Amino acid sequence: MLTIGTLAKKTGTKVQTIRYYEQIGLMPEPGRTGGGQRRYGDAELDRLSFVRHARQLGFSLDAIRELLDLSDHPGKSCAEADAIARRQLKQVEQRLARLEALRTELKRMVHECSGGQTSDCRVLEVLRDHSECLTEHEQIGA
Amino acid sequence: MLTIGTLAKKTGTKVQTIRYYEQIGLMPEPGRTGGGQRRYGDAELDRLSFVRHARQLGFSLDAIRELLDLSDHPGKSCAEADAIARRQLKQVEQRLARLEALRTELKRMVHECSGGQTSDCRVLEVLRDHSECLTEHEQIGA
DNA sequence: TTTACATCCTCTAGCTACTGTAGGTTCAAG
DNA sequence: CTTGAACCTACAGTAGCTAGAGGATGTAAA
Repeated sequence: MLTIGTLAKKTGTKVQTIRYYEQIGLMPEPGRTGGGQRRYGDAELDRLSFVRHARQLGFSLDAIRELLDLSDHPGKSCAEADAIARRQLKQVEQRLARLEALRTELKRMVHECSGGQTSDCRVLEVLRDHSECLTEHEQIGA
Repeated sequence: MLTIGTLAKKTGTKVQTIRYYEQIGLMPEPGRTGGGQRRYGDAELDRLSFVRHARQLGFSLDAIRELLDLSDHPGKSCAEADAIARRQLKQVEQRLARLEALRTELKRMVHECSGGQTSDCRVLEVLRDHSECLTEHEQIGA
């Protein structure tokens, strides 16, 4: 039986985050000691590991909820899980494209800074000037 | 003189976002009509364009605040603006590296899915198995 | 057994950067 | 003068946590 702190360490999660996952129903309510402290078993460790791994891969908590649901029902079609992963891949690729464009522009800004006064600073100038923008009025995808 | 709606359109910003920027002190309080509606001039248009452009480049509002401050004081050294841009570039490059690793793993997941039942779904399996993880317990950088 | 102290508990608020809604007012065109 | 789009304030909500207050519990050493 693991305390919440041990579970946190084993999965690289903060204690508060585990309680938060419980609160939003992503983790089940665990058993408690007489004094009311949470105690976890291997099933919870596995589930939390799954969640954290998926988070590292950029899946949203909603997507993870779907994936956990699929994984809880082994008879269901694999196609759904595949679709979720594909959606995720697509998003990742879109972000990559954006970030690459940003890198190019930032590099240009940095390399053209000559180190004088801000009045002739290229960094500020570039930000003031929209004409070389990637795409006008595009949303930032963080 | 521009209404807030016109300013919004010209800069690709939502009206509420402009009011929000005013609230947090990123945009100045503009003049008002007798009836209390905001009216903007070219200075505000420039400032908001600057802010939006910087946001598109991934600068945080705090970083933008610093940049605006530098740009308001043309005597200051350009080095600070350059440092902010360099910090930003570094972050972008870190995110790129992470996302590329994610793309690799997601591609592997997706391509190995054979379309059977979830019980032998590679997507779920990969998420269950941490052994091939990029780096253990790494934070996700959104 | 007592005491120390790390860890646990709940609850609430805060973070970033917005976005949306409700309920009401103002402005410009026809 | 009327219509209706656009404006106003104020507040709540989003994701995904994170931090803090103030107090209870668990464990190990003295």
